[in-house]
Amino acid sequence: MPAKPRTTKDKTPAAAPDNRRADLIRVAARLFREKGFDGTTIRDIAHAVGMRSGSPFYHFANKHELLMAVMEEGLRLGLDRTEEALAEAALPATERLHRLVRTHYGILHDTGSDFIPVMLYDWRSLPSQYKRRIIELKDRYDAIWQRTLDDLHAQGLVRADAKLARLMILGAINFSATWYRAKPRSAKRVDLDELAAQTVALVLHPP
Amino acid sequence: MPAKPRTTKDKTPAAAPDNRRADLIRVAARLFREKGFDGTTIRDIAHAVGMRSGSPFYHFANKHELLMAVMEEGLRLGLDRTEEALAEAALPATERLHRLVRTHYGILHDTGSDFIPVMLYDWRSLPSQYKRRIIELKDRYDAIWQRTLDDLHAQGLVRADAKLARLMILGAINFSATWYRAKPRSAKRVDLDELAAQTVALVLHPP
DNA sequence: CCTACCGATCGGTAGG
DNA sequence: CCTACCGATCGGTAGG
Repeated sequence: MPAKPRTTKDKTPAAAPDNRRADLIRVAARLFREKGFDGTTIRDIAHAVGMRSGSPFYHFANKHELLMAVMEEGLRLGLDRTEEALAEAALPATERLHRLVRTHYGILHDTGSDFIPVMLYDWRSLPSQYKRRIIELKDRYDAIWQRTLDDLHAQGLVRADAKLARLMILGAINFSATWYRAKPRSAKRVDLDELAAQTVALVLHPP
Repeated sequence: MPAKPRTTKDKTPAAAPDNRRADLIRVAARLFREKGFDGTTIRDIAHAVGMRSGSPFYHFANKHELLMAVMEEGLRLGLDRTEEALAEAALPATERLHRLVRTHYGILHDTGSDFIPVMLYDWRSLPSQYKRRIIELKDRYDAIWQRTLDDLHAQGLVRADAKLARLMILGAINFSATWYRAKPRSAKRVDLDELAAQTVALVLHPP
């Protein structure tokens, strides 16, 4: 059993002493998102953080555990952001929906936020024994959304069945991972605020 | 250069003489959908149609061309079905939307309709030189949808920007590939007609 | 379309 | 965390 990792080859001068594991997760997320789980080799990931090919296995038992760590990180961060967005007491349901939608777009498209797109794209690659842990977190996320959609449906502001509405709205947002590019190439690209407003406008039926 | 394929090992007694290529495309679509492009080997596909491992390369230059053929088949079939669904003259825009939505659900979930889900899941795996041909077909499909959404937006029946509405509605439907199961496990599962009605209800704003 | 095979890649490991 | 390496897999090909 080797000693705790210690390296002098840190990329950033002020790097924390023991965040190599976090580095691997972050870089793996980026590469998995770009090239897919199967299209990314452990060598790619290792070299991207300045390690040799075998070294990631000091931090993760195998490639699939690294994939799980990426998804878990994404859901934990997403839950934190979402809970914070709704922390204010007594928000009307319409405002809660708007914040949920806006936060979710951020989770997909903010810089460095590659974890959830990996979950969406490479869910199939996660062995079922690892899926349970992720599903547990995902259920908590869905439950937050469901509460708001139940309220909106009860008020007649969302017409579809509340559960299907949740799946469809999240689907509409998630699909933006396939077409939305944050880097504005053409001048008149919509930003995430605008995208969130448009999404809410699409599904909300004013009384 | 070998002669045209001829086999006596056809699975179905009345099999047409020269549809081995079509068999490969159909079986590849199913396997790609289940296990992903990278997760499926040429050997898997070959054996599933009763060939040996090297034989698919008699029909396709490489694995990526088989992937492209799957996507192309999906778009051609989808375009046919969609054009037929809208063939009736002078349908109101709301009815056209309903038919577009219902048809798209069928394209994703009907038995044997695995081509478009492969395109959605494994788009990343298609080399860019092959993407052009597929994008051309996809643009035609999108254009059909866009016409209807432009009309609905002009009539005030769809609130969001018409182009974003198209992306979001197709996203909502496409995402069902990740959660909808046609085989009813619990008794009260919604069918595709119900799903289409709910989708229309979510996004359409009656005047 | 089959047989026989190659060459490269890749996840993972032993031992330090 | 590195060095050195293994074993299996897999896309693809030659030749018939």
